Amino acid sequence: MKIRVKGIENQGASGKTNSNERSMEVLQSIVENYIKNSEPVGSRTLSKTIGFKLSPATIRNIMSDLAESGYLIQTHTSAGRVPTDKAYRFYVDSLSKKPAIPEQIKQKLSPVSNVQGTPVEDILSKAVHLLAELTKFACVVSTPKQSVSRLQRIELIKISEDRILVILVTKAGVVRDKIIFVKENHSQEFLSSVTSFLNEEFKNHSMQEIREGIHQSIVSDRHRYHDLLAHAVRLGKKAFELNQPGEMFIEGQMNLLLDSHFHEQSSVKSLIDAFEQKTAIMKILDESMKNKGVHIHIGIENDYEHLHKCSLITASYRNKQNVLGSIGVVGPTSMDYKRIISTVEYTAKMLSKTISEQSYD
Amino acid sequence: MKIRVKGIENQGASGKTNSNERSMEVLQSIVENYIKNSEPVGSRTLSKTIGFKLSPATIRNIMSDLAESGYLIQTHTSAGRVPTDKAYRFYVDSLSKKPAIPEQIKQKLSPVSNVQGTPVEDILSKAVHLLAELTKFACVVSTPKQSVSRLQRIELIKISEDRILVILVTKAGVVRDKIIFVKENHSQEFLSSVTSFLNEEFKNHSMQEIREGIHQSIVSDRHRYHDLLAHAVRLGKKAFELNQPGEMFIEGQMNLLLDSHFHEQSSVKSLIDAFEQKTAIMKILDESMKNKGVHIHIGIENDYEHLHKCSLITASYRNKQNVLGSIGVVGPTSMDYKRIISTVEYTAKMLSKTISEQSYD
DNA sequence: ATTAGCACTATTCATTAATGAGTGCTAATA
DNA sequence: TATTAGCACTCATTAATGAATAGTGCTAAT
Repeated sequence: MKIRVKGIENQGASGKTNSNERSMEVLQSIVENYIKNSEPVGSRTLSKTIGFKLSPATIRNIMSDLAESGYLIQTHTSAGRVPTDKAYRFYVDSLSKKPAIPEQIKQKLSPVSNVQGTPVEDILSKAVHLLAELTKFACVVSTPKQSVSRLQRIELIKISEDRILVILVTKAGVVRDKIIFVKENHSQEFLSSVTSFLNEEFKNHSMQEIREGIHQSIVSDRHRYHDLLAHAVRLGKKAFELNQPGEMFIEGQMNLLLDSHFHEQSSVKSLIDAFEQKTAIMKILDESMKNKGVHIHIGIENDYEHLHKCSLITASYRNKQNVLGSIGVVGPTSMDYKRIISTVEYTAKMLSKTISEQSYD
Repeated sequence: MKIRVKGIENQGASGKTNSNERSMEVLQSIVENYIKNSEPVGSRTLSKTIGFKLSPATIRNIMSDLAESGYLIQTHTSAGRVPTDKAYRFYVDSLSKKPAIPEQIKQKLSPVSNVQGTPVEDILSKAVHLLAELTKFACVVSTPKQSVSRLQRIELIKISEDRILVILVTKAGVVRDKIIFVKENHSQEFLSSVTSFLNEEFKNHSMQEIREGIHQSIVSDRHRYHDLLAHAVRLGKKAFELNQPGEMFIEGQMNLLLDSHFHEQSSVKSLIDAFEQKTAIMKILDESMKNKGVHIHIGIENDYEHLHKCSLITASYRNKQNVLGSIGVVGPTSMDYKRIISTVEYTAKMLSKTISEQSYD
């Protein structure tokens, strides 16, 4: 039995970095070919499209090795080879960092919004819509996490005997409202004093901090004997208890249907489930907020089983102060990573810019 | 050439109402059969499933007549017959009005929301989600039309030097916010007076009325020389100028894919377009608000071409005072009308009930 | 007016055979 | 020793064929 250099994996082990490099280039070619044509790629076709001169036979040998190392699979004996998720991962990792953004995309994205005072929700919805249009896949965006967003202003408005409307405006320009029910029939004057107190005390603090702060206030003696403050703190606690689970806008789900890769019944059903219980995708978006740059989740890498046949490309968006949320694309593992990655990156950038301009600091 | 009684269409012309009635029953049977099995129905099969005794041959004659009158078509010579939109229209119109709501559906819908203070948007979103789950089709709901909704309270909050946050609370419990930009740096006290003025003047009036009222105020002399009021009116005009185009929640688009009728590529593409530019569906929902009860739009009856292969079943929802919006189902023309109609009707009813309970009057 | 009978038509399904893209192995070659 | 040409083999795809099937329309009998 012959022993062949395995390329890629055992770099240096054999010292034949030349052959190794070639394997890598072949793999890249295969991936690109498959992304482009969505069809198993064979040795003959590849020997034509590949940059340097190699006979089909040689390529067959290389492909055989790559298959053994888990980068390629065959759907059946006499078919060409298809990249595995491992191959996509390799491909993505070896991508030269910055492909230029096509001018056409730049133009489309430039006016995410130039109207002053556009609600953040509208900006997000517009951005995710544009992204779906550009990528032709399903796109998602998470609304700003309210725990990190900092308070610009709070307002308490008496609506009826037992209902108070709480308005929270964050620095990012997000307005949240909530109606709370109270037993006491507070006067509007009283509510105004409470409002002033809460604004003075908590402006510029993050919701997280505020919630902790209020908790401490309740515990501490400082306010215990001051009636107004005691009330204020108690009302404030209720007001800041906005436990919204974090929303998400989805756009272009239907695009996935047109994609040849999802025409097989089975994976469509999976996707429906995935979008039905949004939690999995939401989790990935949240995760994406923790680090800078574009995040890439390829097929099997996703924790959630229904997403095993998808790749997600996400990037966070922010205002001047904080990371607010993230935006991303859900598509087949064989998506055109180069294009999608740069599009997502650029969209996130423009989104950040637009939101920053509308923020209060 | 024989001349046969055409049934249905030329009632009385031949005096043979007996044969006519039978034609109708046959047509009903065909429609029901097709709805159930999604397959062209032939004379033999029908003669078995039909209530009374008729030979296949007789049925063939009747079917032939029905086909000639445009109620049935054949996909090819030796195939059974398929109902046309005209047949569905006939079927729907002749439906006995009230099929009982299955207990199971009642149970699922009973808790659209029983939490006090749930935002209207959440209630709508929950309702449309439930409807999609029950019908297994795509469902839509329009948010309350703000022109007809009446003011519960308006609030102006100074956010920064040149920005004022406007909060509108309607009787239906909908909270709308908007940031307006102003040249003058108004003090918060000033804004408070304006707020009081606007609330006193306009509480309980519909947005429509308010906009007209404000317009008149500006024209009239009454306020011209009173500085505060002049300002108030001008600010109010801006504040009430919320020209939101009316939103719409969509749920369960993906359900349509699982439906056998939409598996033919062509109609899927149409639907994608239909949901992409929501205007057509929105228009139908708006239309549906004008009259009571369930509205049914079958296939070709829809103005919008992309909806020619769909039927829409819609019903309006309301609070105690006003019709607010409508909710509906988008599905194939061969949907189970009996079931869907009653489900939509019941959902709209429960939605109305829930929203009424949360309204301010 | 209804029905049985029959000729006719078109789809669907399974079988078969031809085609072709692709592989793996071996031996020749640079 | 790495590369390549050549060849046997595999398996999916395609087209062609024919039988089975579900249906119709017409005519004649009831």
